[in-house]
Amino acid sequence: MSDGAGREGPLGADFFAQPTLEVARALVGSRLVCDWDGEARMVGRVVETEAYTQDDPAFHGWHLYDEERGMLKREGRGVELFGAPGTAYVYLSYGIHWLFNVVTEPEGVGGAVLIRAVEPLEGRKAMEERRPDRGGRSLTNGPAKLTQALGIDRTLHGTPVTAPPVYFLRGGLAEGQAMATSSRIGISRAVDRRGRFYVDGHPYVSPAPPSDERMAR
DNA sequence: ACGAGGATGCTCT
DNA sequence: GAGCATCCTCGTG
Repeated sequence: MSDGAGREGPLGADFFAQPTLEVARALVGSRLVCDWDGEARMVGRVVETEAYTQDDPAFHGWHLYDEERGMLKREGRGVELFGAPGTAYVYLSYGIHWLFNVVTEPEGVGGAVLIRAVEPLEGRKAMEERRPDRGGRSLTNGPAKLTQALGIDRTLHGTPVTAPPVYFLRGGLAEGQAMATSSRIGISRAVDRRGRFYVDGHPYVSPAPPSDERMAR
């Protein structure tokens, strides 16, 4: 993909402008860096993502999108999902939990990737301070757990995640690791759509419901 | 181990 | 008032 011939740097807007499913797949194995001012740098390996596209009833911007005309039909919650690729879309779930998405597709096309789980690589102590008494894998093995551990909340919403304080570094699967896909978790619409990507068998992947169908690849 | 239920804030799909 | 892209605690085995 396109990040400039193997150069080590944050994934840029051109990366996130790609089709949502490709971004969701390519983000698995990447490193999420949170470098808040004056705090220890935290890095997590992304081990699970989910893709949401504009033609998807489970997508937060679905009701804003006119499929016949291929364009926005009104304003409302989620318009940011049709905005600049590489922008954070953070929202409160169940009134309690912050969930972190990155806007995908070119400007004008709706899409987002939900970051569902990371494996702590650096700054574990700083994460544990935000989640006391939540050691082991439960530190970051869920979409709201990782936002709490990394300190992601509404203040990140609408800001670019292609440069500090929050950005992604390219990465891939380690030796012996395999990518898997499944239907998505925790939604009630379009439940059969296959948009979840994760590292098969990884301990920091979120606990899957019993009916989870997987399709390794 | 697994299931049920509560917490809590925002949008209306 | 219902419905959420969730997590935690407390029951039961």
